[in-house]
Amino acid sequence: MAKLQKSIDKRNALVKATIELVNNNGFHATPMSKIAKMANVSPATIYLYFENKQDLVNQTYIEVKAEYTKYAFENFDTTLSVEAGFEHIWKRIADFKLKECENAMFLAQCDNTPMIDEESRQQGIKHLQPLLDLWARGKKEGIIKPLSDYLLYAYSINPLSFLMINQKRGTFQLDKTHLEEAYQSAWSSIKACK
Amino acid sequence: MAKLQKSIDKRNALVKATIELVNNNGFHATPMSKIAKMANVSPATIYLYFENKQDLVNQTYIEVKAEYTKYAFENFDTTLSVEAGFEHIWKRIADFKLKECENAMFLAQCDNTPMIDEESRQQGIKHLQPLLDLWARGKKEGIIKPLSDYLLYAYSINPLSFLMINQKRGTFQLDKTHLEEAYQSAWSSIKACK
DNA sequence: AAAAAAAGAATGAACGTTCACTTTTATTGT
DNA sequence: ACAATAAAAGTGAACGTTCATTCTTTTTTT
Repeated sequence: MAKLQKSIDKRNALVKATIELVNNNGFHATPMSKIAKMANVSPATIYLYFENKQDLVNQTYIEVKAEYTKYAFENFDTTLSVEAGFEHIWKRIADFKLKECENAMFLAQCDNTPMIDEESRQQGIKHLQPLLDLWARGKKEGIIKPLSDYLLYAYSINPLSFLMINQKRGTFQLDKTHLEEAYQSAWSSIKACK
Repeated sequence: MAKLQKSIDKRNALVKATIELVNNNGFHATPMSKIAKMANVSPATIYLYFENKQDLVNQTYIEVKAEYTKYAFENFDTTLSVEAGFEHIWKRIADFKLKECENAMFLAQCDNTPMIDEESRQQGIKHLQPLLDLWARGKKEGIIKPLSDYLLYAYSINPLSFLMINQKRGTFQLDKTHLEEAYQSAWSSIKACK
């Protein structure tokens, strides 16, 4: 029997509150007291689950990133063609960013600031391997431009973050049509020219 | 004669210190005292130039953004073809992000977090008009995909931010070759297909 | 000499964290 | 089965620190 006495619910509530508050106010403007209040918990209780504030956001980051990549690669079939495989992953990622908007926003903020320890950031990248493998195959088959993975990511995946941020700000509405257009742009930018 | 007694040098030093410290530690971890120290100024002096900390970063953001767009559109010739005009602007922007790395990093951080007042953010966007005009012309001529400006920006300009951040982190080296490749990807993603 | 600019020390508020204590849950002895 | 007891989880108030900002004094400029 698992010796997990501390309520997983409380932990989850703390992580959830952290995401929401950091999204809306940024790390520097979300005091532990507010996180505790939103999670219906005493400030002191946070320290039963996390070492300190930094540890709280680090762990939150790693967890959300894991969810993200798990979602991205679910049902991914390595026997698919490179193009079909990429479309599948891309659309899963887009899906995640739309459905789990709060989580995705949190990741975007973490990835663009010195909020997170470098170590935790490294940890978060690890699970992206299936996509890198697909790209390697695509390059070998001459279907994908022979670019560094950073370039491929910058042009095919990362733009979604920009769109999502503007979606959240209300300056842009990412509907079905836009999504298909975005996918076409993403694919255009990385597919090899004939 | 201008009634500008307060030293412009001090103000500049404060802005510069703000950029450097916020880049390396984030807004929440850069106290006014450190900004003052780096600018060789008393903490109290900051308040002769800026209302408060928020005003300091807001003004810094607006100034840097203005520099950025000024640089981007310098020598821009509206009689150029859409493709040539876009290449010119794109390369000026890339140039800025490489040469004025600190400034560009600061903008990226501001644009991806709730660090800056919404009002100041709006202020910053205003000067991007020449690029939007060029795109409008490109769409009319059938040279550029008929996408929303947000999509065009997401796929052609914004990827540079991602690359720059990774450059700063040391995980990626953006040299001459990469730059040309990046430009090709940018153009591929927004040019209309024949 | 007056006024502006700058400095450093001072202040009060806010924050992360800890402490002393209570409540809840699990274990033991009968 | 059930008190009695021990251990774990949880709490609210308090602590020490840090920070943004202001106050008082000194320096510089006109």
